[in-house]
Amino acid sequence: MPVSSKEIAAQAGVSQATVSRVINNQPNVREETRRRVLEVIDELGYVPDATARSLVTQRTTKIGLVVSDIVNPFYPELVESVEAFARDSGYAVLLCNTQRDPSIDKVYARFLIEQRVAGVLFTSVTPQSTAPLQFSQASIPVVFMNRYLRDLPVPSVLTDNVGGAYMMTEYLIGLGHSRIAFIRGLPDTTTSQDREEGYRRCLADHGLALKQALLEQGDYTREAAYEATVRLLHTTPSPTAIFCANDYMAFGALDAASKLGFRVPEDVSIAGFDNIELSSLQTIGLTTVEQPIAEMARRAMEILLDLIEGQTAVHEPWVEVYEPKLVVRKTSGIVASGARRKEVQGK
Amino acid sequence: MPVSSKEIAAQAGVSQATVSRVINNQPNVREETRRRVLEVIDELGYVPDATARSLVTQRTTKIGLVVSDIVNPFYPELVESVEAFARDSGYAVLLCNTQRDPSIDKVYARFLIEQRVAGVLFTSVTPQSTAPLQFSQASIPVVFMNRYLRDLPVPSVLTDNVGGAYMMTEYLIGLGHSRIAFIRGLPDTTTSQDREEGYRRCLADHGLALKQALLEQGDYTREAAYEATVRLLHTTPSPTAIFCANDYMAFGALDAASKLGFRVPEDVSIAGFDNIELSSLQTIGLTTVEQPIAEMARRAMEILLDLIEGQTAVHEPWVEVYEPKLVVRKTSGIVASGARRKEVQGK
DNA sequence: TTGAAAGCGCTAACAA
DNA sequence: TTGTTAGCGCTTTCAA
Repeated sequence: MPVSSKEIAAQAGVSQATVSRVINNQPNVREETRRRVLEVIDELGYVPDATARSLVTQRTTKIGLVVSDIVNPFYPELVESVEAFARDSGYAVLLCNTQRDPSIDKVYARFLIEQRVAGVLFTSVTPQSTAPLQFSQASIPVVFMNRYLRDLPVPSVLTDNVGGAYMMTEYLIGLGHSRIAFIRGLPDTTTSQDREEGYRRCLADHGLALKQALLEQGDYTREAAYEATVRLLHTTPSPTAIFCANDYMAFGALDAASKLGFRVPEDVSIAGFDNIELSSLQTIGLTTVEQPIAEMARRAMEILLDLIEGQTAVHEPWVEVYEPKLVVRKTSGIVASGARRKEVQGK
Repeated sequence: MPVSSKEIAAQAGVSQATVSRVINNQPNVREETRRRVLEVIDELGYVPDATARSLVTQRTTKIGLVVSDIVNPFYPELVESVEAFARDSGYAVLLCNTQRDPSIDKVYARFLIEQRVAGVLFTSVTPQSTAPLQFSQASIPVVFMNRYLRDLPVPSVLTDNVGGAYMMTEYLIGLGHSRIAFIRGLPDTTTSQDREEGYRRCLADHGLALKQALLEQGDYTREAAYEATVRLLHTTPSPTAIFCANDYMAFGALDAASKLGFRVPEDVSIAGFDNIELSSLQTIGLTTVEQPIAEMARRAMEILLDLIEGQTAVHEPWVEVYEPKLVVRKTSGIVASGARRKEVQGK
């Protein structure tokens, strides 16, 4: 049972109000009194109860951070940045990992509202999610980052996903690829949709037909991309390049290519999106589209704190877009002139 | 401003106590009354305030999870497991990422105590940390996992780090290696110390001298291991095998070897510890020592919840040790008979 | 500069 | 089965 401010007051021979003034660094406390109170606080190891404080002030110093899959290395980078900013601003982070399951999403929304969090940062919102609505009903500020909801006026921090994917596709076409596959992320996510859009638009602009057989469904996980890549590399003619909607899936694609005996990039080029830290490993060397993850996370938190502290009632513009950047490494190359190894082996 | 139970009571024509009974699913409420109350709750979108509840019940449903570096892929795996278990048990997780900085540790300890968390799971405790003491003063249950503090009677969930490192070292010796380097993790961490101990003991048991030049200091990060590996590979004679205190550092070692033109495993074998998920990638294929991360995390949470819910006053035994397992992949091999490439190039 | 008193939203006796 | 009452630990008027 921890000591309370009442006991501190008694010990120091002052009122609770004075103790409160001292711990909140308010003026109008005699220096001698302040000293005595601090002494007793130190002696008894008193730590104020945030719970009780919140009840009266009607504000908390917790924010919710909702991510869809903490094991996908994209998220830890983002979490680190959010966390550091939150900590520096005096907020703690309640981490909510939905594991890509909308029902868990609902559980967490309820939980965060019960906790009366000061605000929520959604990094992986889906249209099925009712959470953003629940928060706005509870008048808890919400910011989206990474993904967003079309037509929902929630401040969002994004990358130009269409542009980034276009850039990558154009680069691959420039290398001579014409059979470029695309592995989607979770359907219904704007990141997947927008990146696919960039891919499609670029193919069209270059007079290349979109082949349904080269469009595979993934879910942002390595495993799904592994399976999708196996399917793709078994089609005839198989793609000479595979563009994955995120880096983590590209890792799975690399794995599959390697398992099936395809050399990268000689037999097949593989590209991702995000430029997570591990993509730069020499042994991986993934060609990808970079988004400034840490910077975007920081900015999203900044907006959220503005909203919380009432600097801004309505944040205009709703959407802040960061520019993606093409990062070429060793998983991409020109189309080989000869037949692919697989075909050579097969016949 | 959210609605309160008082308003629900007024609307439903009952007392606040009855509303409380309904939301806590207590018996002794007439079915008809319960229905009416639930109706009003639904209508007004009432969500109880956990802050107020905690104040009177004197217990919260938040636990603190302290990790040292969320970007190290070891931690997300652990976090996922802890989180899932916590959620299923009705607890939310306050994530505290100390970024390997003891001063941040202190900030978080204070914060978690203010929040009156129900318990704390430390995954990366260091002897400098005063946090565990602070929590025990505040009578908040604490469990260690991964690392522990010697002679501090705190329940700890660990791998047999000495044994695991011994196993790996013996395996490398069996391949014919005699110049085996070891890259330490952060000094003062039991994981680093115990793994080094296993390495030393095995060398001694096999009559191999410990060479100081082959002992490098790391800090569990890729970057530090990269630098350490560069130094190691520049010594003469350079090691034929490098054993890193964790997988994440092994990634850095692989990078350095590759940059310096050393082939793995022909010129130098590289091994890690943890068997994080990414180590199994075909392009990495790291030889390592596996610890059952998710299982250990689950167990640690289980112990913590036992402690919180008072099932167990004192948890005996203090330490639960899991068995590590040798995982051989492609970064390790027999010592090449000829000179290493580097030497060939050099002369 | 300080203290007394009220009250944040809830739960838990106890009484009815 | 339900309501009344007190109080969790703090902050915040208001008065002294």
